[in-house]
Amino acid sequence: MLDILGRTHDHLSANDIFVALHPSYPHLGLTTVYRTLDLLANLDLVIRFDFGDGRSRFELAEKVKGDRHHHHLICTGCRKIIDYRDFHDKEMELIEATQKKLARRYRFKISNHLMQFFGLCEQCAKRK
Amino acid sequence: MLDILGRTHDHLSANDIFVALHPSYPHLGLTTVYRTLDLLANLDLVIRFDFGDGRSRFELAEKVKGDRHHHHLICTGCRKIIDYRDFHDKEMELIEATQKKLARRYRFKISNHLMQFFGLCEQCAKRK
DNA sequence: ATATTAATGATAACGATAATCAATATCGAT
DNA sequence: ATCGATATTGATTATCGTTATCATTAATAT
Ligand SMILES: [Mn+2]
Ligand SMILES: [Mn+2]
Ligand SMILES: [Zn+2]
Ligand SMILES: [Zn+2]
Repeated sequence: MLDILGRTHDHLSANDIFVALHPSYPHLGLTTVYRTLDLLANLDLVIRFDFGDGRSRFELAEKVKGDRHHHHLICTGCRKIIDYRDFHDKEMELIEATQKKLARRYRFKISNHLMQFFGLCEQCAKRK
Repeated sequence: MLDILGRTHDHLSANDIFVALHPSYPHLGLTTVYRTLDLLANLDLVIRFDFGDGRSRFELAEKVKGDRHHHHLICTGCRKIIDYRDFHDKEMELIEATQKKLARRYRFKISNHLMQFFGLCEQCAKRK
């Protein structure tokens, strides 16, 4: 499962993973996929995302993948998702500053953040 | 419906709204609540949020409410949600700069963004 | 007033996820 | 290796938010 998630750049659903695993593990049940995904998410080895299409999407955690942090750009027309890593220089440090400030002000122990931009990709914008 | 959403600071689910409306509109159906919510969301009069509890949550759009823009701080322990408006000075301008940059680079027509921080509130952090 | 069209809501269907539980695998001690 | 205890698995069922259907009712136009 970590392997599957490690090889792709896609954002797979539980069922996607089930299907991807099926050839190699024909007896694996969907229940176990859900269970394991929960487990891995609690261990912060995978991240669960919601992009608004009614199912959870999973990504291997950046530290596991050895990947740089990224945020998401989501087309509300065709549901295409773009990972972007080329942050504005100040983006990361600002997020950290904000995080620190919020932690202090609201006495929150912040573990992660989510930042996504919604809009229309070029094709969807044209088509409209 | 806009009225209900305008009076509260909570993040109501479709059913919450249905229940809130029931005394005044006893014959109103849940279907119509869903339908109208969809409608209002498409008109950008209300915003649909997902805080990870399996149901959509709604807020009156800031421009309708005459409210300042805010982001969310979410306790993953007790699901408490804090609206925060006291941004780091540069937070908003950074988001706008990022938005502009992304729009250009990926030819996206960005309509809105979502930024949330997840963590544990003071009580939940203690209890753990 | 009457015909046409749009809005409503009760009900059923859907789909993702969670709960159940019997079957199977794993482990520890002998 | 053998036996019993414990943990893991997956087929099946249940749950629950949301959506689709469709007959009924309300608006609107002629
Ligand atoms: Mn991604
Ligand atoms: Mn809010
Ligand atoms: Zn698109
Ligand atoms: Zn809490």
